[in-house]
Amino acid sequence: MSDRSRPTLATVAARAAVAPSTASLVFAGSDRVAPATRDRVLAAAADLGYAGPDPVARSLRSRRSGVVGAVIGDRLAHAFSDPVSVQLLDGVTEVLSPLGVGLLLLPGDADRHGPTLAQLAHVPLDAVVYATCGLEDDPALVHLQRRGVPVVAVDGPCVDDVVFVGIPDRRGTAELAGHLADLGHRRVAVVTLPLRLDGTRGLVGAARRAGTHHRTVRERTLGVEDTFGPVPAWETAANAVEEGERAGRQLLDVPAGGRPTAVVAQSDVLAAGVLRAADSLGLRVPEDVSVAGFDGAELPWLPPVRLTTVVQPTTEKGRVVGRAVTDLVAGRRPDDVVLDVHLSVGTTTGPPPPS
Amino acid sequence: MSDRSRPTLATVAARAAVAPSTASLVFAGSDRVAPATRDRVLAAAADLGYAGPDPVARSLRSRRSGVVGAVIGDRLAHAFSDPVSVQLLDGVTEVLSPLGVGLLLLPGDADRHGPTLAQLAHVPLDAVVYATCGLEDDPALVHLQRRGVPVVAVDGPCVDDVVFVGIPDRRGTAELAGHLADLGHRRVAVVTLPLRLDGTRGLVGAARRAGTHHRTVRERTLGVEDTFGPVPAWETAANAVEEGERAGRQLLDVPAGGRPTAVVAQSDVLAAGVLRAADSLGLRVPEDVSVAGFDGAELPWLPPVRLTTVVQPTTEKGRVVGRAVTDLVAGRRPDDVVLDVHLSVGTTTGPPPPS
DNA sequence: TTGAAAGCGCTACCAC
DNA sequence: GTGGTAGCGCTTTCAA
Repeated sequence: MSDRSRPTLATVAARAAVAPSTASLVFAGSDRVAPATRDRVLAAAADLGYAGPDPVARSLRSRRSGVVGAVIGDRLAHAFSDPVSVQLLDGVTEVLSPLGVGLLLLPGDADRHGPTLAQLAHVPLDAVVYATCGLEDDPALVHLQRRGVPVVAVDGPCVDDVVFVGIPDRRGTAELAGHLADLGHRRVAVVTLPLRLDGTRGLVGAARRAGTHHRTVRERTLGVEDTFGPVPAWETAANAVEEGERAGRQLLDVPAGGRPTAVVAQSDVLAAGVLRAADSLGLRVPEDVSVAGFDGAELPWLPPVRLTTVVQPTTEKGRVVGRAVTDLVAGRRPDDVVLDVHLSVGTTTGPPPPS
Repeated sequence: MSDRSRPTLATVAARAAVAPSTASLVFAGSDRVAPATRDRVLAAAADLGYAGPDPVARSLRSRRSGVVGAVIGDRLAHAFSDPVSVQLLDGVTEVLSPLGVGLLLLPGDADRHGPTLAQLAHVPLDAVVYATCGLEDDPALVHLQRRGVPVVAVDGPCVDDVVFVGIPDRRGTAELAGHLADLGHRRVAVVTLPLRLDGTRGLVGAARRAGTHHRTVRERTLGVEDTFGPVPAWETAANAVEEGERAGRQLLDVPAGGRPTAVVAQSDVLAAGVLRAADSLGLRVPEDVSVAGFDGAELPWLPPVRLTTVVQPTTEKGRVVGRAVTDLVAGRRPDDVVLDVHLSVGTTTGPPPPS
């Protein structure tokens, strides 16, 4: 196969006997080109096997690369075991793909949570979405702002010049807490998402709590405390079923007198783990203990149980993010958006056991 | 904030009183620059808030964008509900991220399976990975080859000038079939992955079978038939738990005499669905029916059951793909790779029930 | 409706 | 070690 250098717009233009600028108009889909000329150019392109203008060269002029970064604060295998992250990105791509804009994954790794500068610096980016894990002191964020790359943050971090898209975490959790209180619960425990990404697990003390990196965790804890006052919070090292199970076992494997009558997990995935823990300890849900989650994730392997949870419109959130990105790239500055949530009562919460 | 146009290399060079080429060397990390000069340039950059060379401009010269596309033959929410896809990409990013190369998601949508040309044409790509769903007649593939973008295909499609990374699907399944035969099974049914992405479900007839798009499905079916001869195959519309459950119910909800004594699902996710179906029909596994899968996916919600399955090194496969991409981008042409698989006997297979 | 020319910001090459 | 210079392939005025 002859590996001659690929044809360029200039080659095509020459062959069609038009100026490069005219050929450019043809590929831009301009309607101010005579149909005959257009066909001639297209024919020349076909002859030469020209696949259209080089995206890189085009980007250099147009100042737009068609690439939007998605910061994933962990290894993919971790982050995407959470259906919520996936649904979010699904919503984002649903909006951006038809516009010819692609999502570039910027995962962290086991140690560094968030992309390294090496990952960011060499890649063309029209905008960046902090999809999970918005840290408020991320060095990558500084780099992006300096480069003038607009940023959308999902559920945080809340920083100047970053568009925020989120939900009323606190109000949602408060609603859930109210439901539990109405049922008669008084002894409630919380299983939290990671307060910061350092692999810590266990009961959250005041010092640890003060160092909470994630807005989401903070708000979802406060929502419970708005009703119940200070409650024990057990931190997990990751948003994963195993972690929830581990936490659940710690909280539930105690004599009935000291055991919480309800466990509020800060995600459905964690709640699924707590359900497993209850099961393995021989505790019935909700007769012996109530369990609730957050997200309204579709976990196809969870039925026949229906988890009581706070439903957030995750895919729609992704679409909103997609639209915000579109605006940003077009030079508009979109408003922050706070979407709504609602309580969904399932089969995993009920009155506390008689004491 | 003064929104003056951002500084360029030229600006920085001027301020440091060096030539642009010298400044360029500094940012390239060259060691043939006098330390003093280097510091001067860096200082100038810091003063001006220069975030480093523009990736797009750099790409135009270096003919490298740092972006590798990942073709996902479905919506993200679908494709990534399969942990195998995620693990694969995880392996890919593990290799590429440290090199400053990012993965760009190129999902399809409900109708079009695979990215549209609009998605491909505007985005800079150093290479593309067909991560799932390699169709052999994909128009996008033609576009890429014309553009000179090298392609790596995972488990297919097998096409000229495309590097193939896969596993011995047929041999792996044959080994599994052998295990079942040894246990005494004679009546076996297969639950297949989609033969093509058109939403079809049900028993696979000869015509349908002839139109199989996916190498994987073909091979994994043949592997079973190598031992058992023609067996009933039930096609699912997607690789999802619900689909497996649906298929399982169809195959198992018959009188014991006509019921298969073993069901081989072509993925662990499907097998999990079959297990659910058996459970809901009151069938014990493996006493009443044996169930096996494929992949060796870690499904954290599956225990305490351990699925009998064919384990493939998914993350390693991703790493191999990452290395192949690295080679390709560097102008080398890597060899095709076929990784190994092995049978893992769990608790879901046993002797058939006495007839 | 088409063409000419000027860069986008950078790096590769060659000279010093 | 450093500087000059010529493009990478395209789009975008502006003029014809």
